[in-house]
Amino acid sequence: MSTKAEENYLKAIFKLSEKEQNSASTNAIAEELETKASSVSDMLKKLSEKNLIHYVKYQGVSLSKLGHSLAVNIVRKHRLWEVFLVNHLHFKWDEVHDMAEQLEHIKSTELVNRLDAFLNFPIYDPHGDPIPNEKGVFPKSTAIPLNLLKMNTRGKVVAVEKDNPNFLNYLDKIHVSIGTIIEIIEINEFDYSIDMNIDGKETHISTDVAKNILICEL
Amino acid sequence: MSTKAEENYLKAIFKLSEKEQNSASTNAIAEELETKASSVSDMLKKLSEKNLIHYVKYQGVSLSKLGHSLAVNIVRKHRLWEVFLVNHLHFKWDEVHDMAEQLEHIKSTELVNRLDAFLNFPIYDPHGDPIPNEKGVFPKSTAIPLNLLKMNTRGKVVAVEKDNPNFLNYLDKIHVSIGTIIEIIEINEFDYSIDMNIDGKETHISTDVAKNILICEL
DNA sequence: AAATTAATTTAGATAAGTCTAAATTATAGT
DNA sequence: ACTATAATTTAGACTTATCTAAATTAATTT
Repeated sequence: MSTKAEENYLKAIFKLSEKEQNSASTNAIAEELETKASSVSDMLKKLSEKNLIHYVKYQGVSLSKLGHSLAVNIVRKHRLWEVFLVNHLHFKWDEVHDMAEQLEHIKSTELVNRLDAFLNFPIYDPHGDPIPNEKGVFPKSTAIPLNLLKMNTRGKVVAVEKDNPNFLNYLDKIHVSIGTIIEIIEINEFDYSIDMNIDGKETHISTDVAKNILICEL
Repeated sequence: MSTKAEENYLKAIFKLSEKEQNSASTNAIAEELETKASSVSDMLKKLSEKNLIHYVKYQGVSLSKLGHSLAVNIVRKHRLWEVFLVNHLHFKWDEVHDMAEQLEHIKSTELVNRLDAFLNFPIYDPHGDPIPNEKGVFPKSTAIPLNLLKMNTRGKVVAVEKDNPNFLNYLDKIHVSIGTIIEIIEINEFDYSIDMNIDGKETHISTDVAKNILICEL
């Protein structure tokens, strides 16, 4: 049985492994979990003894097959609970993170699978992040960041890559949500900021914001 | 903020205080929580320092106003989640206890209240136990144990007082569930066992079983 | 009321997870 | 290749919650 702390480490390593070259550094994990590097070292030793990670001192870590499947399962639970909170309890997408962080640690395979069925087997959570199925397989997605879309093309928002409340509020303000259709009018060469058409209204955003909005080209 | 362990102690003290003379003994708490009396002593000291209980060494404990309201809130969460699990995820009433034990510790007032609304403000859980409202008030109930019902009277099952899976399975077998109408045919004087009519079928049960079935007389 | 038994508490130990400060190893700059 | 810096690990301490064994207090019996 894995503890809450172990699960949070696995989740952090999973998240960091996606971005980096499939391995995570001690410091990066410490920052992700808002803890100290020394605590991370201790835990890495423990996870390694449990065969959940591949760990060689002084050289980052990667998830073992077992660790990976546990991490994917936590992600699955987190995202399914988020769907429940938003679709059935009517929370806003920027309010659900803390609750989902708690709910993801509830232990019961049957519960997760029944929740999945109750929600009609969703493949994206309210932030547009993909939800792995019971076997841990993520849905295929062809989404790209908004800043890579070319001029005069249209796309549909399928996900956002930050769940920071300020960011989500900003998106609400400019009427961007999952499903919104965006048309690129112009990409400004000097700062790569973007003029675009949202619901017939011309809107201007920075590249930094655009990078965090995932689009399926139409 | 209360920890999971503290919450479990408060819940145990609450449960025992209902039965006994509004206070619980160290040993009783230890048995309820399947732990050792010495551990209980330690925790009582801690809960007392936090003003959650009234505690005088060697003389049982009772909940303070604050402790009581926390305990009631845990009970509320436990029972609401049970309703969700049975009514929406289609678990059987004897399968939900362990999951509810975990879910009851999720911290978010808003979540509980929205869950309550989502479930249509139920006042009994799947075992027929009353669910306190947001203010901690329990619904009034005039239920009595089945063994106190007189001969030739009828009653409706509103609750059962054990959530032991074996017991619940037995009830399923004799077709007793919440809402079942029972008619007492005869009370056998030598062992106080009961002959009764359930759905037109004559059934015989022991007093020990009858004690754990709560009835509203009709 | 004294003695035995039962209940409760204290003392000291243990395990998980964290921390600070010090030591070690790796990396980068010259 | 050597040194300075950055990253990582170790050592030792702390907290929470638990345990066993011993000590203390309360309750019961005679």
